[in-house]
Amino acid sequence: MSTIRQLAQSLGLSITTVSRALDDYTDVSALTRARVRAAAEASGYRPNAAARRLRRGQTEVVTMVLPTAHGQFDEPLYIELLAAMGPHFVQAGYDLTLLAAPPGGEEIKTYRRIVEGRRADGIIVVRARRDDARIRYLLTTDMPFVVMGRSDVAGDYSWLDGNGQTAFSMATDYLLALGHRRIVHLAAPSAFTFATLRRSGYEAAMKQSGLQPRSLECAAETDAAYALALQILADKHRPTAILCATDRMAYGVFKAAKELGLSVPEDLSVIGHDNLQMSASTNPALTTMELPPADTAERLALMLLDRIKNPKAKPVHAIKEVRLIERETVAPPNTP
Amino acid sequence: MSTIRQLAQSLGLSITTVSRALDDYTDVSALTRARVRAAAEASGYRPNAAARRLRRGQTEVVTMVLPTAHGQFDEPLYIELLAAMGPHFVQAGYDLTLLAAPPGGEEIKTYRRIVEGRRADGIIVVRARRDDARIRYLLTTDMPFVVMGRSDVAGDYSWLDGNGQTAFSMATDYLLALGHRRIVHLAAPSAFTFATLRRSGYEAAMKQSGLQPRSLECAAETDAAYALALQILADKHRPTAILCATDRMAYGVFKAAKELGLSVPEDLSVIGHDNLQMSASTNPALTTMELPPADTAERLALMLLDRIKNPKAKPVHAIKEVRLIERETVAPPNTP
DNA sequence: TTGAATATCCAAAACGTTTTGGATATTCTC
DNA sequence: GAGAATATCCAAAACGTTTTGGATATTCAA
Repeated sequence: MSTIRQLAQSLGLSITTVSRALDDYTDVSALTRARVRAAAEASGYRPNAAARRLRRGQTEVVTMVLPTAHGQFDEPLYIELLAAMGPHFVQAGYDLTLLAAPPGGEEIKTYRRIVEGRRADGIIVVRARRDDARIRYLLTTDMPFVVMGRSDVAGDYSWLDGNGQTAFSMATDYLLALGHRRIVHLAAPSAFTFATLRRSGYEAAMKQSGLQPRSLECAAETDAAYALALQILADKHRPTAILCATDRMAYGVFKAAKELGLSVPEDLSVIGHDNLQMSASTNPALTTMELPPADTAERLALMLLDRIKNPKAKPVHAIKEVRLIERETVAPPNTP
Repeated sequence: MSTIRQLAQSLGLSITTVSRALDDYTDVSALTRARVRAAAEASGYRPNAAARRLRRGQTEVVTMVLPTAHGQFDEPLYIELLAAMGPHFVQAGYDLTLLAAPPGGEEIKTYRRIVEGRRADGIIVVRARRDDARIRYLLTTDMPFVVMGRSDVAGDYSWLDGNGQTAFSMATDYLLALGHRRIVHLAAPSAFTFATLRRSGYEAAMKQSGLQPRSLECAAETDAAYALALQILADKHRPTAILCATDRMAYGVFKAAKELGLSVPEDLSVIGHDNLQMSASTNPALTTMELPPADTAERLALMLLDRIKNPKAKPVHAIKEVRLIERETVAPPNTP
């Protein structure tokens, strides 16, 4: 509980000088700077964050808010992203904080709280929707933000996204080249932009080869995919390959296949997307796609830092290529 | 960008009255209270967080700091805990923020930053070590905190832990009852309290049955466990069951078994601990143990909130029983 | 009708910084 | 040696709240 006033008093200096010494102004002699530094270190002085924020008008905090469903963060992907971004922000002197959005449609309230209460200098919006209320709201404010993923919301803001469309085209081509014909796409809800893009990539590739695409939409989580896959795979005309919009959906397909006595990849090829940490350790190891995470995180962090520093600068958009990670869940089809 | 001053001016009231109206003092008439409320709502006014914190001397923030190794949070377990605690804190008016500790031994600096800069009202310490520098440090401050797990550090502080000792005794007995004799325990580094407790539970049960315990220590992560399991399982006298200190270690054992052509559970039984979300979807689904998460999170959140409100109250300690989740990775031994 | 109780409001202080706008002493330039 | 430049310091204002300690008007009790 030491304040700058006490520190100044103990040194026989004014608080102005102490403050400036600590902040490397040229204004204070090398000698006193050293004295101040030493005393601050010794007494464990650190500026009160609230006071500094109030005076400076900035919080040194950036926030990412994650939707929690049934008490869990349902997107490990974004947790991994968060962790990867962390170091870039601490290096720039920012705390990266994560906020759990209360369940229900209350998400926007959390955003208001941050913006109106000036609780952060910048926000990372994840899991963009085609019509995204959060983006619409943020555009009406002066809060800097970047979004991971694309949205149909009009207006100029910075975003970064993977090229899901060509990624899913290529993944489809990959399966086609192995001889698959009955390829089903398990799509995520079309409210999410990424879902639409991935789906259209798949469908374009199918049509290109003169095949009828078959996209089935379900919630982007393991259980929903499991239930749906159970139905699809029970059919005698079941697909020989399932292209899943996300890894978590692929896990559900695994479970369904196993329950029906089908083995992967002999009876069924599976491809996911995200390359969650877990996907390397599933049995069999999941063939999937990913945005190189280290690079993505750095890019996103830098984009936000730039928005904060130069709010007037033109927002930037980036589309990164997705890479295919070949593991063990793809093989040529068994039945001709 | 609306301040209380502007709001007061637009209403022809003093800022005192506006502040008190918003805070439900009996001091202000029902009529003006309503007027103030309406105007605040309409203009989107919300108290500036920094100013409020400065004046009130509290931050309305609680923090959990997670170690990041190679840009990832290496403990999904604590992420799940965090998510489960979230709602309890928002309900009490607190932001729950997560801080990534910079890699290296700099963890303690992150704690100093929080404490000395008054960046939080309370801290959740996870992954307790037997000799835990963070706990030792926090005890020298007046920062309220609770720890998840136990520590040998002397002093009185609140903690909550699972009963790892009896849990691992029981798991061992379970394997013994099925006929297993060559049971190996993959222990986490003994610097962690939980590792020691689980190990001693296992060893006690083995000795009780007149068997020689065999505990092998390795890093509590998939890759390390994989490498170690590869060695153990290559032996002709390989174990028929491996009891892992954590689920993530169990995943490594899966991988090693698969690589050696051993099938689980026919050739090898595996048990983990933590019941990570993923463990329900592995193939085969992992038999594991868990602390009921919803209950644990609530308990921990309440413990911290209580420390914050009544710093003078006596700290509390809780040991919760662990429950075994039987899934598909345990069977009687194949070789007699 | 008067003094006390109550209801309703407000001015000013305080929280701990950072920054503005000098003040003073020292050194330099000629 | 005088004026200008430079080096070093500081008092006071400001950031936007909440809270303290009244002030004023109204109602109540007798």
